[in-house]
Amino acid sequence: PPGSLGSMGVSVPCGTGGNPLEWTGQVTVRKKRKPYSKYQTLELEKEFLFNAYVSKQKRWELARNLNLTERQVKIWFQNRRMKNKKNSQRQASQQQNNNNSNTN
Amino acid sequence: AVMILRSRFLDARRKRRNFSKQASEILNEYFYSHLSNPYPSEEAKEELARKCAITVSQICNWFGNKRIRYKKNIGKAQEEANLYAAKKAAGASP
DNA sequence: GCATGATAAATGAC
DNA sequence: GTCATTTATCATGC
Repeated sequence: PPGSLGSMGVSVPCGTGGNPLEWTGQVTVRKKRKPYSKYQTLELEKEFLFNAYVSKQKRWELARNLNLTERQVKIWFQNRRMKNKKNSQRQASQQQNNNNSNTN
Repeated sequence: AVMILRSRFLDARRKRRNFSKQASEILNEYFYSHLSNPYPSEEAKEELARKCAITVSQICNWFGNKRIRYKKNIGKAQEEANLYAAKKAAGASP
């Protein structure tokens, strides 16, 4: 499903103007971050191995079995894909460094 | 047999190193000289990363941590802000 | 013992 | 959907 990705460009949330220290103001009331249990993370990781994109049906099942909301499951997969991408880029950079140091 | 105890290896938190004194100096100078909008552009991030000899991701981590921790210390001592403000003034008007 | 860098949930822009 | 963030938490340095 991730096929179409043209020129990216995402701006920051709350790009306020030049007012001094306006960025320090709280934008919204946000839910406190709550780390998931070992079991919850493990089950999510197992499903992520099969497919990085979870269907609505599977998302509903995971939410029910892990006592999470569907929104939490959705966001977990989004963050997990970003983590995957970041790790891939890190490995690619390291590979590049190895090649350069060998040829030089 | 998944994520086989990632708490042992493959976690950069395990091998965290403090940045060099020069890098911290560069980052703090930028932060306090852009205090009204401490959100460096992608280009600025890459230049900072080059000058500090660290990755762009580490630049993002540093500014993220710096912003939230600065916000939490507003109203408290915050002598670090005065330090870099004075340094900036000294360089601007000789 | 906190300071600090990196990661894990959660939000918002687009 | 991606992705730059905010925030709490983690793991380490000293």
